[in-house]
Amino acid sequence: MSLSLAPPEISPKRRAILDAAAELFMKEGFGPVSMDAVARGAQVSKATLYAHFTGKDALFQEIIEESCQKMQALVPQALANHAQPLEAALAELGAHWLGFLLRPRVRALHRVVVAEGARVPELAQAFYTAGPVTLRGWLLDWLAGEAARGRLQPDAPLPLVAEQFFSLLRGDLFLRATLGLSGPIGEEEVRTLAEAAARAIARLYGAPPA
Amino acid sequence: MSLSLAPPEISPKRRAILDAAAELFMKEGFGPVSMDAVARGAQVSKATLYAHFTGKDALFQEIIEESCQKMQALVPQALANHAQPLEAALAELGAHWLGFLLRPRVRALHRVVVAEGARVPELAQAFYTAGPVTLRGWLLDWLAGEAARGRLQPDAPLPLVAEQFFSLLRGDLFLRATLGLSGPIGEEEVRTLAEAAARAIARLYGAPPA
DNA sequence: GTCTATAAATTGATAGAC
DNA sequence: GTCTATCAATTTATAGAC
Repeated sequence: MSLSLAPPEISPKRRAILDAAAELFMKEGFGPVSMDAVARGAQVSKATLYAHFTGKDALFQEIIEESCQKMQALVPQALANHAQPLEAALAELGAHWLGFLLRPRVRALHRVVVAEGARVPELAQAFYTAGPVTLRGWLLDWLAGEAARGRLQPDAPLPLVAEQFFSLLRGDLFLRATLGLSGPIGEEEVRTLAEAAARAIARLYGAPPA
Repeated sequence: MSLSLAPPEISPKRRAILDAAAELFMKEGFGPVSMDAVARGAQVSKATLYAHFTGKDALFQEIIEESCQKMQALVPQALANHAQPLEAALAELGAHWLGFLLRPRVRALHRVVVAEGARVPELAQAFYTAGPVTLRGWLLDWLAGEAARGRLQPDAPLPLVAEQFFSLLRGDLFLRATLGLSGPIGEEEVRTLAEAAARAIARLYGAPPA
């Protein structure tokens, strides 16, 4: 009697289809990928493909939803290090999250959702909720804790502070990465950007040094 | 003997094709648009279409490049209002630019470039140069003027200041709009966001009130 | 350059046997 | 569920006449 949250009983063929399709969609986008290619990649016949999914759209939607779930699971929730000063803690947290956001897989997911979001709005909504909304929620909780502890004395609403931190964190690098213009991203580049964002937030809203 | 910079002598049919294709690509993305649909929209035969463009990709590329040029022309360069205090000037400038960035056409252009950028890198590069790089360059010049005038005393490199202002300006709204999740965007929403960004930059790097 | 008509390939999707 | 074989529609692209 397992209470496991892992999705139970998923057929191997279905799993192979989902994996192969995910790889193709992330790599080439939605349009250029044919059902033939998916079947070939999953080493499955097209009939089997259509036995599991009603069509290309349904397959795509399940891929995105599954990826969103994985995305949420990938970001460790508990990163609060209250031993550090506010700025250092923000910088560490920010570097970790930014590093995640810049992963090629996450950028690829973002790209295909942006591309097909206009056609399938509920898909864009699912991505936005699983991604930015969730992250901002966690940050908001953490900031509220810092404020309660007196290390943050914002004269602006906490949601605005959280949004500004994320905006600063993304910076220009996020834009470039989404466009596919950034090569491999160095860890120090990420850390530098996160530190700049943390410094700005700390100076804007941090408690004055006693 | 005109020295006009306007592109000279473009055939009416070619113009019609470019306009019809631009509208279709912005509305539906690259993949779903067929050459048949373009020909129909431009009220031109497919043979004519292929007489002007070697294929769908070439047509698309010319559309994007032309749109990038229009984009640059659309943003007035001279907005510097030195009569206002730094924060007010930044807010006004920011509201104007953000309003431009959030235009449905500009978001649509961004979307298709993101979608096809991985397939055609020079396209993403052209967009990035015509858009973010150009805007940041203008802001940098303006900030340098403010610094020379003593109204800005940044303890960070000016390029970082410019990047942070743009990041704050985009905020979450830009992300939502790119995903197609924002409905019609109110002018006051834009102004509020721009004011918050301007306030942050002014407090971080502005000269202390004498 | 421009058209009508069509070629040639690929697509998403299914029928029927096992 | 799974396969082989195939359909019907659509796609990009071109021949040939004007």
